[in-house]
Amino acid sequence: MDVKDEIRASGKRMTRTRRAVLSVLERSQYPLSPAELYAQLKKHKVAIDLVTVYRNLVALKELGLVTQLELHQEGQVRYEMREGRRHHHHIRCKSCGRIVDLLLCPLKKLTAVIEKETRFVVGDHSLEFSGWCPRCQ
Amino acid sequence: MDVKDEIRASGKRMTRTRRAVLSVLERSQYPLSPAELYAQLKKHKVAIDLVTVYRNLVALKELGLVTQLELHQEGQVRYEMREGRRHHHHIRCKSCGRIVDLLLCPLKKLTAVIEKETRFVVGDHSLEFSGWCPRCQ
DNA sequence: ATGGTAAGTGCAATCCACTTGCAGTAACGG
DNA sequence: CCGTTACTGCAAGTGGATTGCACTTACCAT
Repeated sequence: MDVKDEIRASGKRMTRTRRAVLSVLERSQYPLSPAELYAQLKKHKVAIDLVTVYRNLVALKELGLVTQLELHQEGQVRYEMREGRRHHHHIRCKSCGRIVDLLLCPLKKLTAVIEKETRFVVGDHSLEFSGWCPRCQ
Repeated sequence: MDVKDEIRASGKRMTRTRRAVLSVLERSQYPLSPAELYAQLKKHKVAIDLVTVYRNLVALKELGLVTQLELHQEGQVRYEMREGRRHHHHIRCKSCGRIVDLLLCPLKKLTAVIEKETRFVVGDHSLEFSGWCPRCQ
């Protein structure tokens, strides 16, 4: 089942703008904010409204095709394709803003400890590092 | 050196409103958003403007007396007293919004691994869990 | 192939957390 | 008690994100 079928299966439609949004996200090496995505689309001469970018991102998130992240001190949200990639976290440079994937997640075991300690049922977690990238050190 | 001296030492002043803000933060069992803090102050009949709450929080953060946190999906910032408390993280209930401290931080060791993997110099990290609290399960 | 219907779109307006400008107030060292 | 300057309140402004609404378009049933 490809992306189009997946979208269709949920009652949503594969439109010109949705295709464009997906295409930019697929090409990006790092998670994009709605504004950055919008800028990319402009650059590729795609006629689209910023509101439509927002609404498509919400729809794709609902479908589970993209993941939303909120990095600290950014005051904006970012999205990346989910697409078979495994669960991961990010590190962000405090100087240039560069965002890099971390491939590890050490928190599986910790969840059990936390559930015992707090009596919460743990759903999600978010983990994020910040620091200085090689170029900015 | 008490709080007042600490404030004074940095060239700042201990004002009526600042005292009130500190007092509410000290009494709170969980980190407060500016709006919540403002509401508490109103309840205690403290005449203060929301802008002044914001500005005091910034000042207290600069002084290192309070810590700012951004929990996910909240769209607002929270503050808690720093006051000798050791580094910790939080878990938030997806249903009622309750926020509880986690006393552990498993990330000391991980930092070295990440620095090696990414060549970043790691500064801060943020870790947050969400789930369902005992009452909401 | 085509027409109906409901999802999607663009534009304008709005929301909401937070910030800034500015004139007046008050903390506090001298 | 005075002068400096941090602080405050009020109003207005920012910026990211959302909403209302009329128009458009994808796509399935016929």
